[in-house]
Amino acid sequence: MTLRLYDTATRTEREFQPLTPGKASIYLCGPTVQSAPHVGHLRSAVAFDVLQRWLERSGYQVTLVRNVTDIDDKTLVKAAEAGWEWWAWALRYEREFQAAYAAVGVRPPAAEPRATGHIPEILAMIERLIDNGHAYEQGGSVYFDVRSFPGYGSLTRQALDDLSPAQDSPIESKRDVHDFALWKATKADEPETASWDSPWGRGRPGWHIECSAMAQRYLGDSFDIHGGGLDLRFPHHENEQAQSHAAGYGFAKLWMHSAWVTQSGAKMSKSLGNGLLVSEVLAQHEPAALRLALAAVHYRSMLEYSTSTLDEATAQWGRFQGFVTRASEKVGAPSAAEVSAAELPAAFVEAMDDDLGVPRALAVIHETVRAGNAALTAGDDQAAAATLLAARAMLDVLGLDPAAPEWATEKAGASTAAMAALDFLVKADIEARATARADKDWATADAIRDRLAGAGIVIADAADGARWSLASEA
RNA sequence: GGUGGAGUGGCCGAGAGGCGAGGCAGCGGCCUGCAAAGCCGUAUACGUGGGUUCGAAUCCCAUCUCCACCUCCA
Repeated sequence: MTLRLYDTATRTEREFQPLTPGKASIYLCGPTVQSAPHVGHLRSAVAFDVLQRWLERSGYQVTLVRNVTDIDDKTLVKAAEAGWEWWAWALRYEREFQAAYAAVGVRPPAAEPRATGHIPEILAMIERLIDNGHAYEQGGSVYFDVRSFPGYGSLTRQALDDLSPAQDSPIESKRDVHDFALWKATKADEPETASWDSPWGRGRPGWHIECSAMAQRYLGDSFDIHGGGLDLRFPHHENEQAQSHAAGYGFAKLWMHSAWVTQSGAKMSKSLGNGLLVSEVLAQHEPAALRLALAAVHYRSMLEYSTSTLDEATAQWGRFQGFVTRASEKVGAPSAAEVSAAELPAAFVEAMDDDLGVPRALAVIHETVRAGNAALTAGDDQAAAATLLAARAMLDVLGLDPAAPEWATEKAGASTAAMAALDFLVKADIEARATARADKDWATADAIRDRLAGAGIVIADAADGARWSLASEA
């Protein structure tokens, strides 16, 4: 069985056949860094992080490029309102996005190009489009001529005459209302730093051209997969494709779009202002639980986010963590190399190969964990070791191996030294309680447990002695 | 108006013609001094109305409701 992915362009599942055997090139539309990241942004990032991990696990060498749109109308407006330089404003949020991605275990891309860092490439592509007869200059701005390109609308099956007019620039200056800006002439009220020299005078790039130019620069004329949120399909991706095709490039072979996060059925969105900020969520929940919640629903399905979403994910995460911890203590922890080399259960592979069927893959993990717990109870160390290895290998594909370094030290951000000191103190209480229990002095034993619980320390008795842990929730 | 998507048990969510994914919550049990964790068991589920079929949540027709894109949006 080989990997099949749903291609938005053809609306079919297609077998993944890379342009270069053994390699996979992916361009992912990253954030417009004009405000703080919300949960929805992370969903897209996690979905494509899982794609990358699965491709790598399947033997591909993956090059993933995720851009940063660091200049656009809103960035300029918001920065001006706040009295900031637009470039400082953009960088501030770029850092927030990076921190948010890292917090939920999204690995950094191979390249993270900024629009403003690729003005030469953008100008070159615009000139190429003008030379090809697919773009024209008008008053210092350059527009893409949609009527000149028969393939326009093919990605999203739009007929030009049925569309509402594009409104990214004054209609009267364009040949067709659907023409969109490749280059925007600078305006009087815009800062000098927000414009660059061009053959058509000072100006700045339009929204769509940066992706075409940067994809071409880093991934070449053609690449395997272009990804992004579902809402980017039109006009952004349609326009990107039109530009690149009109410029004579093969561009993306396959399009993948992740669905959004909804609340009470409605889309979470920057403009609606109903976005749950990542910073707010992570103040109350473990990052791994957030990642699990975001990954648990198939990437093309809406993810209904409610107050119980993170509670459920936390419970599941606790289950995974608990099993890995107990099993590792009993039979020893496999090395990272062993985990990444371990054979994956066939049902898991089948699910992942079927357009990244994470929900079904998670079901396999749960079944494995249940079998592992049963093996631990039965004292079957061999079975416990096998299930531990399989569970960690599968969780690793999802970026959720509890023993992986990114999740290891997250407990309340405590340092190893502080944890060791705490362990020393708690052990004394555990010993006192063990003595009380041996004397059947339940009142004293319970008092000790209650006192620790009040400090957020959970005691769990087991046949071979009590163990303690911090309560996972704030 | 154009394009696309969705309605599954208390909740979240897979599946896509025939053995009721999985999780969370609940209930019963085992274990435990009590708990926690774990394990076992536990559900007249597939928007509505027709139809096709030996058999439909899955196919066809009709219908209702919701959502999204066509402005910025992951």
